[in-house]
Amino acid sequence: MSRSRGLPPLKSMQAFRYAAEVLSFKAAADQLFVTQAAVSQQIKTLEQHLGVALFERHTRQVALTSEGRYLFDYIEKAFRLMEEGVRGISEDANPNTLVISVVPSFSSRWLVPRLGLFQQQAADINLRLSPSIGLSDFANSDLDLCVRLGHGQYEGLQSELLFEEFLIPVCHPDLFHEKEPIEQQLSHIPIITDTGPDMDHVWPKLQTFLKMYDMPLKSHLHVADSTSLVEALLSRQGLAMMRFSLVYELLQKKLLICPLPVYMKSKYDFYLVAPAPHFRYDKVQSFRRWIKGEVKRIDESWLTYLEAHQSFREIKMS
Amino acid sequence: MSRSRGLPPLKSMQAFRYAAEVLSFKAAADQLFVTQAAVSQQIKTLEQHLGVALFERHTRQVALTSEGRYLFDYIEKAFRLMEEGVRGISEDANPNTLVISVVPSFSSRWLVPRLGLFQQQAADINLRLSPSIGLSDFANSDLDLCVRLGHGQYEGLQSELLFEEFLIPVCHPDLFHEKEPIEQQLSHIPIITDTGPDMDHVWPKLQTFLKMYDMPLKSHLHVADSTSLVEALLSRQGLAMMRFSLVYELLQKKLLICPLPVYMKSKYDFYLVAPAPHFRYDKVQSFRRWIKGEVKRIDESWLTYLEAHQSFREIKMS
DNA sequence: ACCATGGTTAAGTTTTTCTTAATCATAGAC
DNA sequence: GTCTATGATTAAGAAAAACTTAACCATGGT
Repeated sequence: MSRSRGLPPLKSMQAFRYAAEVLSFKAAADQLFVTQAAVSQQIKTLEQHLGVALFERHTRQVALTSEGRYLFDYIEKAFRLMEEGVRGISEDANPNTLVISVVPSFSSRWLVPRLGLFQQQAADINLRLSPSIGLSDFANSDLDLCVRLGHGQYEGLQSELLFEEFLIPVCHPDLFHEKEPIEQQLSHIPIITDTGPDMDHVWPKLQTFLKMYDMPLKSHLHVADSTSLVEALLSRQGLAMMRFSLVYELLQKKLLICPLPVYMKSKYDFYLVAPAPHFRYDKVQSFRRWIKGEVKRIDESWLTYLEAHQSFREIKMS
Repeated sequence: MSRSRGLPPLKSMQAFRYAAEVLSFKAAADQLFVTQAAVSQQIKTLEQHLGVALFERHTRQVALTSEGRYLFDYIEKAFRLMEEGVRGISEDANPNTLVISVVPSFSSRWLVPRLGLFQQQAADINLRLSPSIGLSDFANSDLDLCVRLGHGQYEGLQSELLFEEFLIPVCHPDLFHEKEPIEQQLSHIPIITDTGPDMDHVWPKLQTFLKMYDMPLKSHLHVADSTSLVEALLSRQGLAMMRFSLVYELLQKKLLICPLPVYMKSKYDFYLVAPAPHFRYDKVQSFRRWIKGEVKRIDESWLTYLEAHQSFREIKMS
């Protein structure tokens, strides 16, 4: 009747974790800031506790046995979990540096231009924009907060809606002549797309819709990212489906127009995302307060826009 | 620039794990076989390392702070992983006791009757049949091996196909008179079902098939498990879709017949399942060798059966 | 043939962790 | 309201675990 909770010495498992990772006791010892002898002993202890050899000792190098490989899977995951949990919760080591990761398009076209305002009201905070990490891993970096486009569900993380995103077709005002009917002009205007996350779903929907009105859309231009897309739009390259948040100011200034009476709800919205405890950091709180205030203007602008274009129809995604 | 791999003392996290689980330093201390003072000190150490309070100290009891709750999620999972890994790999503590968990129907109707044979050829092994656990958790029990009906994919476990399972309609020979056409007799015979894992998919398929031949199936009898189902069949209660493995001997002895010229591949097959290292235990090896030999006869019997009924058609599940 | 490298082992030292014992605070019994 | 029993805290010293040092072994590469 073996005790269900009798783990080997934890330190021996830690030594194992490092040693198995680099397949060298010496290298592991260096990482742990101890001598090889210490690692050697810990591994031995662990093997004795388990009654199983974890490493094959060859001369001047070690290899994992199949049992070792099996165990490593678990131990490695376990330590990663601990690291993640600890990092999430630890006292803010740099209370004056706020590291945020922001999806690039939103960052350059919306956030950066406004950042001056934030710096003014929080002069003591040193802001660092981290390039958007694939899986925003809070575990292995100093990252404090993410602005992400998504559904707001992130495993182990807390998230808060920033604003709902809408998509509208926009182009340069010169591309359309008010006198002629839209249908005829459309076929002359290239579509511009980028590799955004929900663009795949959007264009088919829009095209189906336009077909109902017998509006053809033909030629195509594809650019790398939303930032280039905006540039392309401003230089009269064609028509694109854009996030409202990225173009609402350009619409206000009449630098762009919306030639088609339609809009869509984006499949994804913008969220603030971080491990729950990060939301308690002063620096995060003050950023959150600031950006929520700024972002409110996007919502307001959207309502104004809808009111001004009451005939516009929503194309449902579902 | 915080080091990415600077965990707090591991023992302090272990103490936290126990303390957070029972919300009492004293109870945690008892489980860890140390004094309260030790736990108190460890928790304090951890909190100092993190710079964050993990417990709210009330008089005579403690509660987790929100940070504590957050951390506990991770720490708890991490320790469970370690336990699972360690248990999977540990030297076999009871090399003479083989604990296997078997799906009940297969156990009582197939395995148990044959177990005598295994005991003979492995007299030193003390066999224990464990009632089929929901999630066959090797982490928290002495379980050595599972016989499971499934797809053969189990997270973190190794599995080996025992045999492919087929489903055939069977009933007592008395229920059908050879002279009359089957179609007419069918409507008088109750269908018997149990709550097996793929029965839901099976009957609709079969009924669709039978409709093509204009064979109606009407009345219904539902029993708790496959064992009762076999009893019901033998006592002429009706017709059922059965796993071939459970009835092939009864077919051979003409105690049951297959009145309809159809069969289906089961959605699930039988697998041996265990953490990879368990397959190296002598006792497991010898059981595996034995059952593979026994099971071969099911496969052979199936081939014989197919040959003897070449007109039978397979109903595809896809 | 011979370093240099990386792993092992034993002995002794350092560090961590635990116990003991005294102290505190208060919920619950009376 | 007082008393007591419970559970948490703290300091000091004891016990246990972990580490270092140093001598030793095996062998791949020069």
